[in-house]
Amino acid sequence: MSLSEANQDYLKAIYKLRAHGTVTTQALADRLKVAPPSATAMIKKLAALQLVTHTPYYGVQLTQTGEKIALEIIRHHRLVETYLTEVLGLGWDQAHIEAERWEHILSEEVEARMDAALGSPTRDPHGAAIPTLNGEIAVDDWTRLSEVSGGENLIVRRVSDENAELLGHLREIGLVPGAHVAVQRAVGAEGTLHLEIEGQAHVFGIAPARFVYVETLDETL
Amino acid sequence: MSLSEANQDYLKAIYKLRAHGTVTTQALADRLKVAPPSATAMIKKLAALQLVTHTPYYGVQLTQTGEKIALEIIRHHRLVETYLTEVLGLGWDQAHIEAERWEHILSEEVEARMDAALGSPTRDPHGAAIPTLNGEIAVDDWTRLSEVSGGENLIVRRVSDENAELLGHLREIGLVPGAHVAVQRAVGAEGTLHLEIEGQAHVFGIAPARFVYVETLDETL
DNA sequence: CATTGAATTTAGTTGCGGCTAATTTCTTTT
DNA sequence: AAAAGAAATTAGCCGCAACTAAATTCAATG
Repeated sequence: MSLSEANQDYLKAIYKLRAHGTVTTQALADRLKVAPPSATAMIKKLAALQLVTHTPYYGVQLTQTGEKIALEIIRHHRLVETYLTEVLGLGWDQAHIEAERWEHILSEEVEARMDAALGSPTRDPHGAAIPTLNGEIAVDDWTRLSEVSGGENLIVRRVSDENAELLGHLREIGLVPGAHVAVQRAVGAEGTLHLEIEGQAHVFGIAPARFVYVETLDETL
Repeated sequence: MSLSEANQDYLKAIYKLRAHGTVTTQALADRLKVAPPSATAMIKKLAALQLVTHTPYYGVQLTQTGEKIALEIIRHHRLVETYLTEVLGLGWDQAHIEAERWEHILSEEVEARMDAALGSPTRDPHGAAIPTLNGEIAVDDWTRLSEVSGGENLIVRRVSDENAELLGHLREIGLVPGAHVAVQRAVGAEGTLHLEIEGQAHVFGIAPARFVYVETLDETL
């Protein structure tokens, strides 16, 4: 029994939205750019397959099986993304778009070959953890750049890959995993962040800063 | 306007069946393993898109546009097949199965990267010509091994890749592009072919021999 | 506590690409 | 030339995954 692409997309979306346990129909519909009734219908199908539990008018939650499948898809996505950038030299944003399609058709065999060719990477190019074959995934406790109150010693650890356009911009200004950042002036009334990226001064919107995760070395000292 | 996978599959099938100009509904249905009415319905859609011309109760034929698209898909298929075997080390049969899925989702960008990584190959691992970006394809005038009346100096040029199981077997016994073959005794009553592959004697069924193309060096002398 | 409003679900439709059963058309045979 | 048989098409249906419009349910507010 194999799942349709739509099924897989929903599971992945639920996984990514599961921050506080339960995912609303609306959030799901928004993320997948479908109308709410479409999400309701799919939720019922996934519930029938025991991949999610659904409490009507409340929300949906992945079962163990559902989460495992979601992690498989995310593993595919991130491995492909890594492969496309590292081996075929695609840009970040391009790689993300491609991976959205590839993740559904990747066989175990090719997955294994790509994994081997890359030396079993644990992070994709944006710094996101790649789940293992067994469905384990590293938990990061990094801070969103938008929530840093100020500090000199930050290292970019991850840039969320949901938005291709944003992704391209971030790469351009050097906001990539490993980059050193210092916040000079925190969020002001205008919603801007004054920061220094590898020595270069930048003014940065608060919105995109929500998708950049940093490790705050100050605190760990 | 982009074509669905089903559309693409039909165009490819029509291209491969177009040997004598026109393709019957039945042949198409058989090849795609669908019922004849399904083929009829799709033919109508493709005709409406001006990708084929349809003469009811007679057959279907690709238009120039249709053929060009078919060749694009075949290019994708053969490039991917080559990439999977040469770069990722997959077996022939496995690569073919994968390529059936990949051909539909390959972007121009990745196509170009794979092509470059392989040095713009003109043949896939089975010896089939890879169409160019412009939709040109080499025409081969090789002979089917099943139609060779006898001869000492044959070189395998191509092994048709339609059947994964057969493909695996052919590779095992060394019947691969470049192999030297000599036919010792042509098709007998039992429908067998006695031949020598790189010095090794083999008895070979007539059926699989239809999918092996050889260059007859005897004649060219 | 009743009402309002937003989120969710139900009801009913659509397009796609399959299917079976029935009909039509062409070809071949008598 | 008529009849039989095979191939193709039409008619009508199904599952999937989307949609809009209408109902329902929950929560929040007066």
